[in-house]
Amino acid sequence: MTNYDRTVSESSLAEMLRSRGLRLTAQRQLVLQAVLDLGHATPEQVHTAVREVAAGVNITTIYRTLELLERLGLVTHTHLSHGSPTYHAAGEHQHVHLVCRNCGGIDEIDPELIRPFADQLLAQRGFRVDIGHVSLFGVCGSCENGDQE
Amino acid sequence: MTNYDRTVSESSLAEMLRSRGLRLTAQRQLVLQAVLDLGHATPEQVHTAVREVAAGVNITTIYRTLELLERLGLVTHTHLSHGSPTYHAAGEHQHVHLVCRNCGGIDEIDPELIRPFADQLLAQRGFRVDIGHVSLFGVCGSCENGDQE
DNA sequence: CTTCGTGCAAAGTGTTTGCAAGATT
DNA sequence: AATCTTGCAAACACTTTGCACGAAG
Repeated sequence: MTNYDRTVSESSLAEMLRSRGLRLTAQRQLVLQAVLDLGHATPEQVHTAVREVAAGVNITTIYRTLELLERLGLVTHTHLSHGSPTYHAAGEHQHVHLVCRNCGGIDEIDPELIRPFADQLLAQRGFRVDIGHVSLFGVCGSCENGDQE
Repeated sequence: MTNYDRTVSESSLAEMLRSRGLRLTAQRQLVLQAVLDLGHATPEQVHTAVREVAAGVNITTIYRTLELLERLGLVTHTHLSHGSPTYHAAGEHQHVHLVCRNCGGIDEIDPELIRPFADQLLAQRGFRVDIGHVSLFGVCGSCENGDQE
């Protein structure tokens, strides 16, 4: 999320691609950077962001690249409410998403908060929760107090 | 989930429709019953189930009816992984979904298990989790132990 | 008989695929 | 030069909309 992280991920990209005989292209760098910059973004939002820098990039490339970046372990996606999935940088800063059904806002919380519950699930049901993929729906604080937008 | 519940919901349907000047139709009864029977189902699965009884029902009607039943508070939907949402009966037996990323299986747990965590979120972040809408992704017990399918 | 609901067809989203032209190594 | 990537267009899957006919109250 900081410049430092971005540099780390950008260089990982070059290495990960090379080590698999894949190629480093401007599009791939731009898509990764867009995901890092946006924090949470749908393929379409990534597309828009990338286009601001390189107008000709096709949405197809966005989809293919997001899929690739996910295989490389650089990004992950979650399914927030309806419609398109949203992508975000993977690894370091895992987080649980809090999605407000009213205003559509997305908040994040430290995954450690859900750890006790996750551990309980593992112990009781043998189910290992993927904490980086959790999205909880509900109503955020602002909307809860008549700040209805 | 039992016959008793079904009866309750079926009669609720008639009342809720009447009280709003809407009409009770065979399609609406069939869709509701399918959701109750199936437990978790995508619009397409509901369609298939309904067709077994009434062949001519159109998928459009399934969509419209599911939306209606949701407005009436009789069913809810969740977004499990990618693709179509899945619907299930609302109210009484709320539950949290455990979705296995490996085998695709859906398990349910008592929402009380997540209550402490939900309460914590409300206290700390003012976010009120909609427990009936929670889906957690991960790996289920069977898949966790080499029962890889 | 009035108003609501359904089926059908068509239009909309969002996503994937096939293929030739273009870029990277 | 070899092969991976991209853009484009078309195909897809899922969902929504418009409208006339049919059904419920």
